[in-house]
Amino acid sequence: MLRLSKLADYAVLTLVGLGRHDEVVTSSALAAETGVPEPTVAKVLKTLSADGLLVSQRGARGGYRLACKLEDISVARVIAAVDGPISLTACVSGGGCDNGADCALYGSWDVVNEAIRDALAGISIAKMAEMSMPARRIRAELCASRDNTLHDSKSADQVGTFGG
Amino acid sequence: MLRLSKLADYAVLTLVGLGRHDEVVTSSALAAETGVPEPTVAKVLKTLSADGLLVSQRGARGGYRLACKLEDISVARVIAAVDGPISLTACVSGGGCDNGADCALYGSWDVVNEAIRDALAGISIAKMAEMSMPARRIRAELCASRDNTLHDSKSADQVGTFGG
DNA sequence: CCATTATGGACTAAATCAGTCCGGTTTCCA
DNA sequence: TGGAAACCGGACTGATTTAGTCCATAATGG
Repeated sequence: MLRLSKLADYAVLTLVGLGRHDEVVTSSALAAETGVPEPTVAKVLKTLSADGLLVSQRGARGGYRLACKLEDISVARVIAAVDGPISLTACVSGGGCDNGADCALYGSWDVVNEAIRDALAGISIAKMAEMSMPARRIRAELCASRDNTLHDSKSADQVGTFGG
Repeated sequence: MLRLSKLADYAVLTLVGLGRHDEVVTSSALAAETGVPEPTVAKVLKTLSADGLLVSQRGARGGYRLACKLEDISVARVIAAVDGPISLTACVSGGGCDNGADCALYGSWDVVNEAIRDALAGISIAKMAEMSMPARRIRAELCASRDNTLHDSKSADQVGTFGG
């Protein structure tokens, strides 16, 4: 639970992908790079663009590019863009509470929501990318050093190099 | 998104309800108190009990009571109990990533997950209850007399009345 | 013009969740 | 000792949400 939508996952992936280019990139190119199906990438790109995270260029030779640096984009921002406001439950002060008049927790989730928003606002996409690549490398080296303790071919596939 | 399940909401509600009793309370009594349908409350109670948050007493005159004080129960704990591990996406280091070998974010969500877990671990159910009741009171009084300064002391602890 | 590319919306299938129900077991009490 | 009260565990169903796709349209460059 507290499960993130896949779209948000794709969004981060896409943003990182875009971060590797200086010029505009088409959605199909991005799809090829990330391995995510084209229509899905297109959808994510549209959403991100609508939110202002990307700048789009229509027409031939068009595409997308980042509106700002990855360091300046927080996870909170991305999640909010693709999945709407970060709010843990329907029972918040602003809206109506399904539990009705008996609800003893009116507004109490606000504290929680704020805490989460703070946590997410403090992590940039750049940071995420930074935390992931070395992790993969380290893991790959661990596997190498332990030599043949690796039996799972799928795992072997997973640590395969990806372009960078 | 990042939407909490209703079960978790009910769980907190139920825990706070239980916190008002010293002796064991039956699920039907709790249902009556909270206004949540009986089967649903029963389900939540069962889950919470299985997780060790509650102590159950079977048989006639049985019921549930808190296993520990509300101050010692974090939201993280409750959410994990009813909704499983707090993990933002399937793309975590431990499990398999759906994005496959192309995933450039292997393990990067772990940072995010940890941040969220930290945030949630720092908020107790007692705190939530505390933050909610005064809010309701203040709101009620604001409606009554808007220009009143009301630095009302926190009498949240002894708020026994609970109807709206 | 025409090929290319984003845009916006609608749509279907799949997954998940909320809520309910039932048969079983344990315990109390008369 | 028997019956009622209450928890236990799991299965089931309908509703909601999400994932993923597709199409018609508008804009741009050559």
